[in-house]
Amino acid sequence: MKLTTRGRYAVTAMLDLAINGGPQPVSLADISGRQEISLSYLEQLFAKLRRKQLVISARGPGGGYRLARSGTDIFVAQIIDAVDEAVDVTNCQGKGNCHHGETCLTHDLWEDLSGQIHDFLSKISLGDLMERRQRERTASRPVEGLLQTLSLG
Amino acid sequence: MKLTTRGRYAVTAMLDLAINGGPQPVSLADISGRQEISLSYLEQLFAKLRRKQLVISARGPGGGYRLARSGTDIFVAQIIDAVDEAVDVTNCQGKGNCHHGETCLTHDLWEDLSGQIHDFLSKISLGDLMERRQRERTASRPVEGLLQTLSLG
DNA sequence: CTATTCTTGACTAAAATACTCAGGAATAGG
DNA sequence: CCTATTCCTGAGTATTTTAGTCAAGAATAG
Repeated sequence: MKLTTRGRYAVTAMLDLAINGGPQPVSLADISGRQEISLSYLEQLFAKLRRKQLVISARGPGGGYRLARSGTDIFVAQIIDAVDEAVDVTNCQGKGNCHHGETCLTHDLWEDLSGQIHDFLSKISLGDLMERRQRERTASRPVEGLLQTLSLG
Repeated sequence: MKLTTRGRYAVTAMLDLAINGGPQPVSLADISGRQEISLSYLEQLFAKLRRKQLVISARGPGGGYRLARSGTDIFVAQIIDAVDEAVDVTNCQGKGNCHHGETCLTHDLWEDLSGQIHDFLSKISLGDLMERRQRERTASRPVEGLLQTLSLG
């Protein structure tokens, strides 16, 4: 699991889709305008999101993309995984032929660590993010107690 | 909070220091040999770790680095923060002058998200990692139930 | 005094990122 | 059928980041 700006772009675009889309598709041009992400870059991201079955495309006028399923069933980790292909975290490709043994250990360690982060992000859905946004808007308290309902327990 | 290979290098090196060091310092050359990280790259990383008061240096023969405090008081998040300076996650530098309002919202969102990850990594110390490693060794069960004592609750 | 080790800064090669460009395919609406 | 719209694909590119080199210097143990 990597955590880069590309993943942020993808989550942002997907959230835009969840908010501004419904049964009818949203064009990438619209998302590009609202979120200020270049159209061509979005095209690349959505090609990956489509291959991973997170969105469904519709060509032609009035076409665009819509979520492949309910926002409550699409999780942040899935989005990031779709656009940021996993890093190979081991030097020895799991063959265990590291020089001193010590090396492989730290690799395992890091793998576990990023696994934990992955689990964490696997629990946050687009639906959660929308819900939170809604609460924030109605309460109009910008930065307070955010994501509290998402905290682990 | 970013999650890159550089952070992994730093955590690995610090764990090596925690394991192989004690009162007496460990030279970067030693760490370089064990962990197969280039000496010059380690020098760059440790310059940052030292500035952030995570390690203490000693020059001259027999010199090297040692942890600035107990491993139970040094947390993974601190190490990563030290070497991976934070990304500026907002386009508008918090001025709130984004075009449509929507934009800033997703930025806040991402900030919160990475904040949650940060909190998570703030709970894992070098001591925890060493302890886990110890358990793993004595039990000699490579990949099972790792980090369970570190899981959130 | 000397070998060792940290310390610093400038530099560089390679990779990843963010983005552009050009063309093509599907399709809704006329 | 025609056309504008939109997805779709692949190739290419500028910028940034990463990982690493190189060289000179400062401190210090023995």
